[in-house]
Amino acid sequence: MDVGKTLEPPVTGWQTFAIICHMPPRRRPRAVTITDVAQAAGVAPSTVSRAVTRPDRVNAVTREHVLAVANRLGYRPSPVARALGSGRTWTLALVLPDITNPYFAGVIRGAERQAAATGHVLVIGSSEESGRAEWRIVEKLAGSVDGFLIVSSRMSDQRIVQTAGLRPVVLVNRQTPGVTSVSPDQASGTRQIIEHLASLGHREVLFIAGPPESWLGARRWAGISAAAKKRRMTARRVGPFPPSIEGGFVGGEAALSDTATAVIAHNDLLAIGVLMRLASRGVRVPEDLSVVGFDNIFGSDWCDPPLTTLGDRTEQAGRSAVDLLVSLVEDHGDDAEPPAEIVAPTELVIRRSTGRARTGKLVLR
Amino acid sequence: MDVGKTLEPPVTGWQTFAIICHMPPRRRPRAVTITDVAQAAGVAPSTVSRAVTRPDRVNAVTREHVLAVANRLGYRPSPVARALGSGRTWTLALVLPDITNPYFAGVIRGAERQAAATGHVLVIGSSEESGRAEWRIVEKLAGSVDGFLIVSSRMSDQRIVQTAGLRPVVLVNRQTPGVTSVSPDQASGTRQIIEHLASLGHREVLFIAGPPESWLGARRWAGISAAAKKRRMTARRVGPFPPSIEGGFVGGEAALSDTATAVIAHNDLLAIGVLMRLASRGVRVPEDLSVVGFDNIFGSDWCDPPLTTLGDRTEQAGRSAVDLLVSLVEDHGDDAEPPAEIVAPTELVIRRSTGRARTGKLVLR
DNA sequence: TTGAAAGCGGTACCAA
DNA sequence: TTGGTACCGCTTTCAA
Repeated sequence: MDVGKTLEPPVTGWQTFAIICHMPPRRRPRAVTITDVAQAAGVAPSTVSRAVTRPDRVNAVTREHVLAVANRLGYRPSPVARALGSGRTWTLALVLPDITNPYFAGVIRGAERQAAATGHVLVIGSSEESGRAEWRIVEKLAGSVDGFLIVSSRMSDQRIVQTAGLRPVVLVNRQTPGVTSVSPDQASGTRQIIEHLASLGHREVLFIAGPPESWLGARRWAGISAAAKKRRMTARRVGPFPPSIEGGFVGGEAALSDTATAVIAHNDLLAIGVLMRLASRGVRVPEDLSVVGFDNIFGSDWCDPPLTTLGDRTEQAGRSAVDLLVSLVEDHGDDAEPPAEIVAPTELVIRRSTGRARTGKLVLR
Repeated sequence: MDVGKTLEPPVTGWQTFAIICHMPPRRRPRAVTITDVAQAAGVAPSTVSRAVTRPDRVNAVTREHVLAVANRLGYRPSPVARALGSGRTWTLALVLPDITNPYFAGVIRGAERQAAATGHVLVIGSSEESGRAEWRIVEKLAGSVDGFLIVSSRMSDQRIVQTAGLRPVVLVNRQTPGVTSVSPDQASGTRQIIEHLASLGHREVLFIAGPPESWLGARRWAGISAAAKKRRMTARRVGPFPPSIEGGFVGGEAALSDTATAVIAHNDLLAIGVLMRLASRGVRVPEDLSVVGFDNIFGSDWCDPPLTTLGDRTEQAGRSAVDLLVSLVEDHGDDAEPPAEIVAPTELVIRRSTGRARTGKLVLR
């Protein structure tokens, strides 16, 4: 859809001429540098540098003067040159599997805000659910950021450790030995889910699994089967399915051919897909089948019916992760202390997709 | 994180001693530079540089040799140094009002992909719906990016022009004289909406307005009132409301006290909020009131009822915008040709939130 | 407190 | 095709 093309004038003799004459590629007008300011203010460049970055290490009057001149000239420090000199880019990378997945919106916002608050800029890389792509992003960005925030990583522990060798890393929704992390408490969360279902008379649940690379997914299934066992309930698993609405269509089909009275989906996207498929098959939720999701995403409160789901504080997680990362970055030197592994609270949000277990078999209408 | 660390022996008396002696703050282990490679390969640094960035301008055998050595030493070019020397950062900034608004997910994904495809990295800045914050982001990023992609800008035309003076700019969902842009065809879109409603017998519509700073919002209202006039329908406007679900709660209330048989909300978020409020007030959609949104966001197909909405190709827009921006960046020099102003097609997605106009008055149950 | 100058890691021009 | 080298704009010793 290059509109430009259609608007472009045909190549004229003049243009051609200019090209032949190798018109000097008039670049961006040279920016005002520290040297210009120094000259205009009658001081050394280093003084200007100090006046700008360490105001306290400069005489008050010279500082005011220099700053005034800098201002008058419209001086703006070059982040690039600064980074080259100091080794700090003031940029943090946020890497995640899918930027369009609404679950990540909270993490992104939290991270963005905290990054801004600490004077950093956030770069976002979306790996499209692929571990290789994730590593490629890491390699590409390593040279231009101060650290990595890796959310729901699809990479192997080994790659993660390798990444941590390149730059400071904080993991979100994932734990890897030796690496700082923030992850939601899935043990407690899955227990809450099972308790809730048990209290509604369910004895048999079906877990609709997400991507096998998902560390969180593994924790979820582990938690569910453990909690179910303790409650003497049966828990089965089907999948894996892509963690998307479409994945839920297929997962919903699987649920129909199972005897479970409740399904727990790997995340809300899947759960909503299940909901849609069930609706189209005439299965009533929760009368015929209860559905539970994870994440409490945007929209899980206005789907039909609103979804019972396990929420965590994503925005908070993003914020904390940035804080941890910044302190790691600042820390370059001795880190005698072992890396933090923060476990964040989760909370079951009960809405209308769960109800009393049906008594008979599932009848398709 | 200095990888060295984990491999390092525990702190011994020696280390302590060293620390007391003001051990130079052992920074990140110095990276392998072009000079190291040059030395090891027995060539000049400039040759290494060429071998890496312009393989064709170097003798094949030297090239292979240099590259092999570089590889062996684990050389990775420093993007920062590169940027300082060349003036190209290979980074593009995407600035938008609210990163958590699902509407932008498509634009972001499209832009991200195309940026990656053209070898660029994308930096995202969220302005929280504030024009001042937007400008702050621009100022902050100007020095470290090659260009700006500004989506649904809340800034004044003047600020936008000012931004364009700093760096190449492509606008999305906004037009400003002299600046390249990509925006959805609201004239045709609003006509489609009005035609659709007219065909269902509606004679009176209510527009629930979004932020007054929204250029698109202004176009929408202009289009609606023009199209309505042509059809001899009445169109009223209420608002402004924040373009969010919560805004829709309030907007829904406003709709209840109006005689219109159809409401058109500034965007889907607002529309869904309206839907929720109407449901809680016992108003049936579309039997009592029809509701139309804009954007066809993720979730507009599974809300209750699924929303009739005007969609545009956001992912496509993001991609094209990046293409335009890259060509602007590449272009630095003669810009004789006027900036492109792309108008992208829109399409009405008809779902279940619109139906025949009710005949009597609106009765609250 | 200030100035001088050596980097930071490449790029790019010019000469060989 | 290669080497030498002057930058790019700022940070950071080290002296004064």
